[in-house]
Amino acid sequence: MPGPLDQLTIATQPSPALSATVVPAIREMITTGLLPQGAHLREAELATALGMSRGPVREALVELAREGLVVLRRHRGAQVIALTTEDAEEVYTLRRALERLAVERACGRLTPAHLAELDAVLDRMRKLDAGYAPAEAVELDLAFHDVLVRAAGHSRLERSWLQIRGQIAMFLHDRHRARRDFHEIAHPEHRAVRDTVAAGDVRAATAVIDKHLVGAYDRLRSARTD
Amino acid sequence: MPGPLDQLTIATQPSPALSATVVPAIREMITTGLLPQGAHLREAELATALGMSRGPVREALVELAREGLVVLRRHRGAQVIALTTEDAEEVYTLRRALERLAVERACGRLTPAHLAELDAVLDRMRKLDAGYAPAEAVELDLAFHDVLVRAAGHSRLERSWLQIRGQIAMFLHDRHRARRDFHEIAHPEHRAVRDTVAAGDVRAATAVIDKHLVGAYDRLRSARTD
DNA sequence: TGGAAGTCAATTGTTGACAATCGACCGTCC
DNA sequence: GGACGGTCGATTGTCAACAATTGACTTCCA
Repeated sequence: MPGPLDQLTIATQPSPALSATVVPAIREMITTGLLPQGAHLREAELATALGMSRGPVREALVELAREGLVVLRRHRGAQVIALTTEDAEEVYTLRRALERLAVERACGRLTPAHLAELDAVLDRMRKLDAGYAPAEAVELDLAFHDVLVRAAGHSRLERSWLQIRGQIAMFLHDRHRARRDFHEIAHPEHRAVRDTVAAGDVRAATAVIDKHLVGAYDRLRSARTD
Repeated sequence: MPGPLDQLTIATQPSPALSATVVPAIREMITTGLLPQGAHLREAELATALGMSRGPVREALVELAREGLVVLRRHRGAQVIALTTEDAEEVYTLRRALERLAVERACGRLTPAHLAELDAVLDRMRKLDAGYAPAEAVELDLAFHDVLVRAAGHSRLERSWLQIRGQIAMFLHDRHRARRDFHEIAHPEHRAVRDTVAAGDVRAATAVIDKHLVGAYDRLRSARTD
């Protein structure tokens, strides 16, 4: 039975692990490009900067390595991954496989709450104009697909998604800096996905998400110079 | 240019991290059922048993949590995952998505060395009789699929595969203890996969792997009692 | 006797110090 | 002059002690 104390969930949520508070901070510095690709991350340096010991920092770096944002080499420390065109190919082929499964399952499980979330994101996409900030485009794009993955009700799928999500963010940031057409594409493309999933048509939905991701990969590739 | 010194790669491989040596040991104790599902793993206990401090043990537990073999709860430590029927559904739907991608790519990349590996495993499968040990069945089964994944030449796919591989091993162990028909099924089923992949027929290969995995999931479900 | 608050032991989270390893630099020898 | 070998500083890997949190037990009171 809901009561006024339900509002306290955040306050009562016990102090999260220190490493858990660090991961988002470093992650964003990497995905936004503030920490350039190939940059060397020294444990002691980060620890003093963040006001903690090396232990939690070390755990955070392991987590970021798991997400593919840094590479860890024994006795040589961590450095921000330098993404190549082959990496883009790997990430997007895996992404296609995962999101097809996500959409397939979401078709029968999409709740009104999920639909409302999708529509809220779509609404913000519709309002974008040519002067949009790259960071906002990345955020909206990923937020949409986050909902799809969550709606699939598949914890392992969600974890696999998180394992490439950060890398996708890096690619998208580069893409939006090089090519600014998201305000024209975002709304109609994602709207088509929303509609077919909401209609519960598995066959159509998987076809649409597939087409969307192939297109997204093509746009990403054409924006790359190497 | 290959020379005689190439044989020394193993010898020159520097001492691996302590946690890396611990992970396989605990992993096998879990997948074989030596450590029962739900068992509590205490860091200090493991550390003294393994003759090291809690640091590496802690890292090892994080890795095992990543593989889905233990669950980590803050201030409550690690315990061996208690797999449910819903978990089986999650693992096998994700597995299908991953292996379809693996086979799709393997079709155009299978080297003679990969083929030889597959045939070696198939040969051992053919020689199985009704008295096979469950552990051997699990090993052969996974070894076959390991080659497929490796042949895909996709490092991120490989990592995703390792993320569910241990859980698959747990399910298979249970299945082989409850139902012993692997010696009749293993060789023909996997042989069909090998042949279509070797032929390079993407469409046929994905269909065959799909059928194989659906069948494997059905057999696994029928062997479960809960 | 039942429920709630307080206490305590067990266990994990964090820290700072020490040991091991790596890559770069530098001098030497052929 | 180029390659080999040794030394050194910087950085990570490991350890043991300390702090914080949890869940169970005990105690208290209505």
